[in-house]
Amino acid sequence: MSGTEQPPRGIADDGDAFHFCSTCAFSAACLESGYDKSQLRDLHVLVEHIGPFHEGEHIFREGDPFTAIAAVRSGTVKTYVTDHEGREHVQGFFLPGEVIGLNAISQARYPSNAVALDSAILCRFSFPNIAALAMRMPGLQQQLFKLLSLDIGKAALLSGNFSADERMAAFLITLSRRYAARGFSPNRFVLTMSRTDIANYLRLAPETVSRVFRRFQDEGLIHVERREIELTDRKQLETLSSDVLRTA
Amino acid sequence: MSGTEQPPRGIADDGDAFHFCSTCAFSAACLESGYDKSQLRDLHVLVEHIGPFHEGEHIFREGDPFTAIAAVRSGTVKTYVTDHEGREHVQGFFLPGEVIGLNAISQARYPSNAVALDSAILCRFSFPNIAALAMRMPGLQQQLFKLLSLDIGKAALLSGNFSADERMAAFLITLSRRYAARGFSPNRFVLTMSRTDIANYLRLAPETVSRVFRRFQDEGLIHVERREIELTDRKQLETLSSDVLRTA
DNA sequence: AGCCGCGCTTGATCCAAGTCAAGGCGGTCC
DNA sequence: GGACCGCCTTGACTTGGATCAAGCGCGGCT
Repeated sequence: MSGTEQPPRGIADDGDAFHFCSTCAFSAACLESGYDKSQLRDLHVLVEHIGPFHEGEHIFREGDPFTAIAAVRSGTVKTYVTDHEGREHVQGFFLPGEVIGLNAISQARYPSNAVALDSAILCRFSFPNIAALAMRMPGLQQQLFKLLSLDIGKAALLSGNFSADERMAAFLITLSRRYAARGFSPNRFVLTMSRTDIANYLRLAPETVSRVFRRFQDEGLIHVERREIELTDRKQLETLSSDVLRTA
Repeated sequence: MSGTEQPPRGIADDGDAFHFCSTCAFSAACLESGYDKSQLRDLHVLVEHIGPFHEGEHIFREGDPFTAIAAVRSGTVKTYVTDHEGREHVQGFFLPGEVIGLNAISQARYPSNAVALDSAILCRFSFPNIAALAMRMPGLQQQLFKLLSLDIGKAALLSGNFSADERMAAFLITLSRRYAARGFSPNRFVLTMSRTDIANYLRLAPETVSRVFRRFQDEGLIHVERREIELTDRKQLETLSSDVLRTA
């Protein structure tokens, strides 16, 4: 990770790795596996808190050698690639609790860039170490398989043949669910990404994003003001997105 | 898997699981891990050859409980979902050596349908068993992580914002590379799927697929006749697809 | 052989979303 | 405070690909 400009912070400032890492996707898996003192010591070596990265700062870049996956602890991270005409293709937005870098395993290099959209703190897990640990903790291995499998499904979502309205509704509903899962309000939240980012994620022009927002608002589905959004007709949005989200 | 109408065949008709399973993606991983007699016995329990499925026959259906992943041994498998307007969304085509079912792990159900496009034989791996075995064979665990990670990348490919030409070129080039990797001719092969399947995979109308084929042929990039295709200007196709395939 | 039917091709028209162009609205920095 | 700058919105026009509508041709079946 090229984020090494920022010295790691907060490591071992607490006796319990799980306590100060409550947002990490692995905590539950480790806990339910049952762990002994020696395993706990492994986790201290394993987990490194990095950041804060501030807006626009990169966590890793395309082509960097893959060493670690990372769970977002706070803030938002965007992953993207740029094609040789300079068009940016946004691959995903990652909220607290979500894990980046899983698609780097197969090539041992990060296939995309990861950048902070706001002030972001992450938990970094050395992949060789966590894989080794998974050899001894079935629950952790299972959790890793699940996370990887989940990402396959996520990527498949937006590859379907859907209209701008369907994709936008699906985008809002998944954001809502993901915030809700972390204890935030499902119906009022802040869009931490620009319209252009949303457009590049949904394969739309920024103008189209703007127009869909406006139409959704005129139809009473949402209320947007700058980057604050409220979902005012969740049912309708769910309906619109049902084909896109079939699985979720 | 609902393919249990077909009795498993070919199991244990040979003393060496790797020998009669040479197309399976796991053989190499197992071999390089080094294995002893007891592990070999596990593999006999683990691997089940199923099929042949004939054209149109389903290997599993959406919602079936997830029990196993499967490597295609011969033939072609298509995975797809159907939305509530009856539109079919093709998620992927799987050639010999490729593994289906990986996206089912996270929900413990298959999220899509898998159907044979021609006569197909598969190797079925009980997932609980192979995961358990992976706990003892680091190379196998690594191979599973790689396969999963690879699929994340694959799914991301076609989710980008690309033209019909770019997507078609990318489709042909990846098919070519995958056949080449299995020792088949990279420049002449048979499209085992219908134009409609290709269209549903590339998010195009069947008419558009037909027209792009024609234009590519007129421009000397390919020669198509029914389902036989020859890539006559690989360089040009590679160029067209370079943005789509950036990673591969 | 001759008929049928499906998958494919081809042409004509349409439309959703993209592109181009012109402001507006904050926020920031002098 | 005012001018600049980036992000967003809005409107007018264009376009790539979808849709609609015939035909075509091979393969299977009687």
